[in-house]
Amino acid sequence: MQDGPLIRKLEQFAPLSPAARDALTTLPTRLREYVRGEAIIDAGAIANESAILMTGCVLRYKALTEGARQIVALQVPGDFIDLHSFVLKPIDHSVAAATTSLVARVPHEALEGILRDYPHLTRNLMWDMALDAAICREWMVRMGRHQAVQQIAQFICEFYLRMKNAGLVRNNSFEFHLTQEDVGDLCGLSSVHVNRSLQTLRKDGLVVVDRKQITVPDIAALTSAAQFDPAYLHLLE
Amino acid sequence: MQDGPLIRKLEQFAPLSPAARDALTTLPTRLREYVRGEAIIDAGAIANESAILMTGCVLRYKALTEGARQIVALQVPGDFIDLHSFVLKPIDHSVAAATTSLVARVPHEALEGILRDYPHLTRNLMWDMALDAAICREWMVRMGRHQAVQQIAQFICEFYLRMKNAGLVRNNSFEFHLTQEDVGDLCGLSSVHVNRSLQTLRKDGLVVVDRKQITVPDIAALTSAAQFDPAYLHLLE
DNA sequence: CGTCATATTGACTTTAGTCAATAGAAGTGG
DNA sequence: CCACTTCTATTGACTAAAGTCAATATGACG
Repeated sequence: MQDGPLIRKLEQFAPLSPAARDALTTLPTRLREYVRGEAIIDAGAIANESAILMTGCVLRYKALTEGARQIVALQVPGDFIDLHSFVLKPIDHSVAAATTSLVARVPHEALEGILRDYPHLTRNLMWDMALDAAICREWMVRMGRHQAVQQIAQFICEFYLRMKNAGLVRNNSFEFHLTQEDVGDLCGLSSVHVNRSLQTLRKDGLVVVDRKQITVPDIAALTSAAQFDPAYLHLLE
Repeated sequence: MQDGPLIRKLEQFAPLSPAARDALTTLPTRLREYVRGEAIIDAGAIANESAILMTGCVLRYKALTEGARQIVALQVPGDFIDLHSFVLKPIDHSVAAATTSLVARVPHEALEGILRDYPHLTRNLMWDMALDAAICREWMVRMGRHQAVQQIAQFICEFYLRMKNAGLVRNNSFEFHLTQEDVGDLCGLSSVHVNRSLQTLRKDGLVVVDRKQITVPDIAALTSAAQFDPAYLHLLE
């Protein structure tokens, strides 16, 4: 597999031995591309492979009966999308592409092999799971204890840093294909309120939105306005 | 270690081999008791052991600068409190006792030994981490897309089932040492609003609160009123 | 009995949601 | 390239949910 992004991400926890790196590179994978809105994983399914996002952006969400939904995670290239589906069956949420996305799938048997042969690499995988959970916890704080403007500012800070970490920020700008409805489902807000809160951030010059592109002219200023602390992302430097 | 509750919990994923069970039973542990309010783990610490809750109830939370806090998890006996601290350093949240609690600590070196010698037991541990994350995701849905009364009803359903699973429900009743302030920090609500929402549930006869005890006369009725689906808890039967 | 924490209540404010209309953009087929 | 459809963004007017503040009650406990 051409899994550069994954290896790079896992090495944020600890460097991989050449053997472990080789094991990852030679993992059997199945590649597939999805367009915006396409379902990648359906809640309730019993997976026998786990997916890694190579390019694009995907949303993990839970749909409610009344048509509402709550987005519970967002992945950028290099992220495992559902490493947890290795042990959690059936899977508790759905996954859909937020934009054209390339997904690589690894059979669970191959992961079992890693557990057996590379205990140290196992720790890297556990770290990926733990990081996913840490982000989830931070989202809970964001939704439970922050108001709309600050919440959205924090989300943009997080996305900015994660995209930057994935090498996808140029001139303080990154691609942003989420609708205001999506952002609402992500923050537990209505799209109308997202619209008004975003206007506040734009008026203050903290965020510039143009087409499917967000520019953060001064990330330090946005971080400060959002009272955002990126420690939970466990990024290097 | 007297780790009956942990073994029972891990076997909800898959039965353990006698050898694996033995490995767990002979894990070196350090036992300690905490009283309500006492700090068990401080955010930012670099742990070299992970804690298991033997008896009692503990809260995991993130403190905000202005004195507010968001509870991000609650553990019942048999739960790992911070298995993720094995790989996530420093730890991103604090832990405190909600009531008198007995905690067993396992050195991370011992966990490394399990990874090396019992790949299958490793999967049980990953399952525990994945379940923790699944609960976290459901909490996000609860906080983001449900109103106060329903939110609190859902939380009580979850707590009821988890306590029951731990063998701590008798006559539809279980010990509940959280204050309304705690419940507010758990649901992203003010304590005043929790108070009023709880009154609604009591008025409807769905929940009876007496001293530090909650009784759910009809769990089916509460489940239905809360539109609660316990699938994410992955409980047996 | 007094103290402290917790629960409860009322009055009022703020934040966010809802509904419905309009405006803008993007995409499609001819 | 244009007409047309559709999705998304924006706005205004109004409603509802939840927060805040402050007072009072209740209960646990030394």
